[in-house]
Amino acid sequence: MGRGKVEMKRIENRVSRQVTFSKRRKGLLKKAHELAVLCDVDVGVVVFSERGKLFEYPNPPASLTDLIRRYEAVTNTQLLQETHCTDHQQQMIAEIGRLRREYEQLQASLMACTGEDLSSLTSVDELDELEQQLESALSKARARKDELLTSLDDELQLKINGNGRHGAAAVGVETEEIAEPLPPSPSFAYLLNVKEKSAASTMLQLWPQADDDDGDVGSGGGGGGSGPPRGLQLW
Amino acid sequence: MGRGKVEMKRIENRVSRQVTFSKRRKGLLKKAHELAVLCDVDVGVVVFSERGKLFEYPNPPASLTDLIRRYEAVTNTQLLQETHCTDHQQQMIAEIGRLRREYEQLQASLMACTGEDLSSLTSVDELDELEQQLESALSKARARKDELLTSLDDELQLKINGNGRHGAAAVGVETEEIAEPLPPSPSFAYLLNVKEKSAASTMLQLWPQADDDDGDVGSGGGGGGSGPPRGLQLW
DNA sequence: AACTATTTATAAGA
DNA sequence: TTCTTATAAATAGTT
Repeated sequence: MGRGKVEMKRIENRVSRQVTFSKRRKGLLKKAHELAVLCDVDVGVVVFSERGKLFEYPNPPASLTDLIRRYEAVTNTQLLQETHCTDHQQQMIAEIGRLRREYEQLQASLMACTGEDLSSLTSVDELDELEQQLESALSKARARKDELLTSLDDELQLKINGNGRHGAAAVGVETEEIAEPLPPSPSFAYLLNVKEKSAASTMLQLWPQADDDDGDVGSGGGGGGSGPPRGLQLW
Repeated sequence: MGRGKVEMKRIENRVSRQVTFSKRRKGLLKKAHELAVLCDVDVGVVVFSERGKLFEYPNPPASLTDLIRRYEAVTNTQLLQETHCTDHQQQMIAEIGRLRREYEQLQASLMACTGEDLSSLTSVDELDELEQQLESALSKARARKDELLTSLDDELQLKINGNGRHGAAAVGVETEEIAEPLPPSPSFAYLLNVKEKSAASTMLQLWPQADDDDGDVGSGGGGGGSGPPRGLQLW
């Protein structure tokens, strides 16, 4: 990035090298900071100049030390080399190992649950189990969403149409916890510009499924009369 | 550098954050390498992802350890042999604490993903996000299941009916990873006594959803005729 | 994962 | 060093 391409090899001119070092070091530390902030992760950078001067991120380096310890813990660089560990230390090492194993196991579950990595499931039965679990979770999530939406609907209906549907259903739902995944009655959620993909597993969806969110759809959609029936629900 | 300026704060959208992390991490490590080569200096970078995965420069990390020692020497953070043991203990205590925190966080994610505890989700949008995630996971799980089932089907069909469907679909699926959640073709899974609830999110389900599993459904039509519909609604 | 419109970083010059 | 400017690179949003 500059007036010309630069070859990826040591800059021979001492002055240029020094200037480039100064500029790029600054750039690197800035990038490190941006990565840490934007992505909410831990980043550590150390740079030793030719003359041995130290530059680092984070600065002040309070947590760089911690980061290094963490690095060492992760890579077992030291830790296990100690031959004169106390019992207590042995215990802690065991505890760390145990926690790591459990963490990884949990992570695998989550990966499966998320569908990110199904490689651990090889039999149809396992996949069936996962599928049922996901369906159950989906029902629960939808039930809870419907809980929220129903109350919003009721408020809205009071404003739009005083003699419309009764609020009975809403009250019924509200009194329960997430109890049964009852097929929720169609809601007016779309009037609120809320994404509503579907409400029950037995619902037939007649419009294409949107893949992403965000963005005010704003206009037209808010009009109460605009929406023709969009689905058929059998329950 | 991109289609728009970016605010220097944590990216809230999980997917964007992940993508940005991947891109910028790569960029940072590249910059570190360039600085090291062009200016002939020592550079070390460590990055811990949100899930605790370590990325580092240099890679392989042979000399990163040396660099850290050098850092410690300069800052005299450690290095006193007498306190070594204590430091290690502190290190381990810190690591155990960190692992416990991360474990709990992961556990919370899993609870939400499983629907066991939705109390942490209070807004419709959060629930929508979860719903989408679950739907996606379900599609993937079903796609994979179908992959397995299709091959079983083909074997079976060869035995039952030599001139039946061609194996084309099976071959097509097998060549891909879990690619797209294509609506799988109807399978003969029930002949194998395998539960088959549904196959794609766009499929209309005509029988009631069982809430628990286990037990061979086995017999007759695979439950096709069991529960009567409980309502019909157009909206 | 690939594609671009833009924003950033920076090489060279003053 | 610092500022300026032309240009190379990185990358945000999109597909």
